[in-house]
Amino acid sequence: MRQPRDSTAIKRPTMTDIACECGLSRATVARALSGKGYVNPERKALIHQAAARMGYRASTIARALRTQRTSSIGVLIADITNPIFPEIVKGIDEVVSAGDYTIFLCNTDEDARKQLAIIRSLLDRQVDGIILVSQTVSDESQALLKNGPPYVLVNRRPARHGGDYVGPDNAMAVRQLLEHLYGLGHRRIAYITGPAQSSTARERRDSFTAEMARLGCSIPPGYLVEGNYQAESGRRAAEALLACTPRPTAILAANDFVALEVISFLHEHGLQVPEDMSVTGFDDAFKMRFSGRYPLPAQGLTTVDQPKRELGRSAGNALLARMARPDAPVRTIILPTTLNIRDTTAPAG
Amino acid sequence: MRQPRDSTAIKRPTMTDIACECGLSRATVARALSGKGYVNPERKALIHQAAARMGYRASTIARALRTQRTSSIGVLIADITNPIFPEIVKGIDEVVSAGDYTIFLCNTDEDARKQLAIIRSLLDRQVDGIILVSQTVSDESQALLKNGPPYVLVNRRPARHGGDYVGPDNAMAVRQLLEHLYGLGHRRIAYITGPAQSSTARERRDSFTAEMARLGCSIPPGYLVEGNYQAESGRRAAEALLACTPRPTAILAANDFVALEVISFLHEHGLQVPEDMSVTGFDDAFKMRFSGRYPLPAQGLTTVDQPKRELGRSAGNALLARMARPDAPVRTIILPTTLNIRDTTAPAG
DNA sequence: CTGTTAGCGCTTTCAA
DNA sequence: TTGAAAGCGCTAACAG
Repeated sequence: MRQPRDSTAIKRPTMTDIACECGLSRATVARALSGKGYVNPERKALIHQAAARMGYRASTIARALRTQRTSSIGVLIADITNPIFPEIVKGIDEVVSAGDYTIFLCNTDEDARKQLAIIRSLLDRQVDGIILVSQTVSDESQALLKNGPPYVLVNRRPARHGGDYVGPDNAMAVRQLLEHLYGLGHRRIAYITGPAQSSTARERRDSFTAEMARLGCSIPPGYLVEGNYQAESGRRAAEALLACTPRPTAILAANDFVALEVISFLHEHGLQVPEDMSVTGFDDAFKMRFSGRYPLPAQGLTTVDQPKRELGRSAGNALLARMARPDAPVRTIILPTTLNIRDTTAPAG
Repeated sequence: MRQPRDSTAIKRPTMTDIACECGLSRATVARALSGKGYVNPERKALIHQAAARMGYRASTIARALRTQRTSSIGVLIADITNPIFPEIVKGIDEVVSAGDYTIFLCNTDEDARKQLAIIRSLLDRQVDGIILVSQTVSDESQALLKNGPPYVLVNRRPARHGGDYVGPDNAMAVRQLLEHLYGLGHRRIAYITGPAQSSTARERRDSFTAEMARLGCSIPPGYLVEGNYQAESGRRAAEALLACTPRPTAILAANDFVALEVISFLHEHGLQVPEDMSVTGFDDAFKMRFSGRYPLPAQGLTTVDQPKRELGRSAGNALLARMARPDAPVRTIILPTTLNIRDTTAPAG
């Protein structure tokens, strides 16, 4: 039995306050409020009333210190400003906040140092789990993660990653795009890849060469150009591709940003899309809440849609599952993509 | 002087572990590590070495319990999926993470119950401050907030709000739009408002009527139609506006989503934009990383840009300032908007 | 300059 | 069925 120190300050009431109020011990209050352990029904009611009346709410901090569980998770994201990420985050949020977890959201800006600092800070805060969205996990980060709470990777994953992973079916995506173009008669198809350090980019690139081979199309030198997912890299790539002979009749861009910049470049150089060149994107980043077309009705980008929201939900669920049973078998979840044929692809001239 | 309980488990080392390792008291370790208080330089070095070697990191939780400060802030957002919000969040993140705060990001989905639950949970976690982005603050939420940590409002604010606020200059935005249209010869201008519960929407609406009066334009009945910021409301509003006689020659939409849906509707009904009707948006939601135009080069929406990133930064700074000096004078920060003239406005026919 | 002590608010044995 | 007591890991006042 303890006395609260001062009664004048208007601070959050603690268990001690309630205990005093009811003339009971803190232990009894704890039992009554948590519902576990025996406590006289009348007193229990009394305690609940007092708690409600005084507006008592348990301190998450104190509980966390005691139980070593914080009911919080960390989410690492490259850049919240890139429209595909908020969708994923939303999916994660939907499932984890239903499980009463709160999210620490952190931007890494594709910066390994920041990534490391953020993981440290998350561990210092003792998050119960971590989700890394499209992160290239550095060795240092990896090392930290190993001794930390469960984590799941979304989109990207290191070469031989043994843990939980959720990602889109990149091979399927590339196949959908290529079959569409092949069906339109395209044979000279170029590909602007993502950065080599992105596993997703590598997977797509490999799928591209494999699928082209399967379709019996050769890939002339210069048709594979490396970009970095930034719009600006599309401009350089497009320039290089226009210089190729023979010139490609279709260009697959690493993502929608790059695709749009390619289209801009082509326009500036007197080429019409899709008449003179077919161009496709990746992600369906701009769709947002619109169903069929892009913001402006004029023209829509042919692209392949990743199930972004679902990626987030799956990741959230995978993490919850892992936190519940740390030694359950590893899960790898690959979700199907869907092709959206719009206005930037046409039969090969 | 204390003994650590068990030494086999590979857990995070605590101060006690370091103290034992160095044969010193925890207090000394604490002083050495925190840098405050005197401690023998040699021992200090020793302690730092041990800490580094053992990979010691202070527990944020324990510190928070002791100091009652968590170095975390809560950010409430309506829907992270709406492209204007990530920009704001990014701005907040930039400044607060530089100040070593971590962000709890929470979606409220414009739902008052969720808003309340989230604020409760944030208070339970003892965040040091809260930023509410575009929230209609319910009375219950308001009451909670009053006894909580400092908070700042962004975009929306309740009728008579006495606290810190950061928002765009809505009057300026409307003026820019109207002067542009007026200059093009438009006189019959309609306005699709945002929902009445949004203070931002109300401010814009009031500015609209005021400005129209100033320009000497009357607002025929039916020219002011209430929407709710959702694309779909643009459809209904457009339908209503087409039925007006005389028909307006220009439509101001509450935001870009609504504007696009209006344009879609007009197209479907055989009207060309901007030839037959000028349409403007609000927010420049789609700009993202592109400078001049919308995703596709075909056509860009004439709209007024809110300084989203800057709104976030200002809010972050205002919160930091408030946390540092809780009784500094209240700050109201209004940031200028900029008009982006693109392809959906033209001289009145 | 260093150690002892108390305590943040909660959970959880262990006795009574 | 209840209370006493210990302790999560840290900070800070105080004594030495």
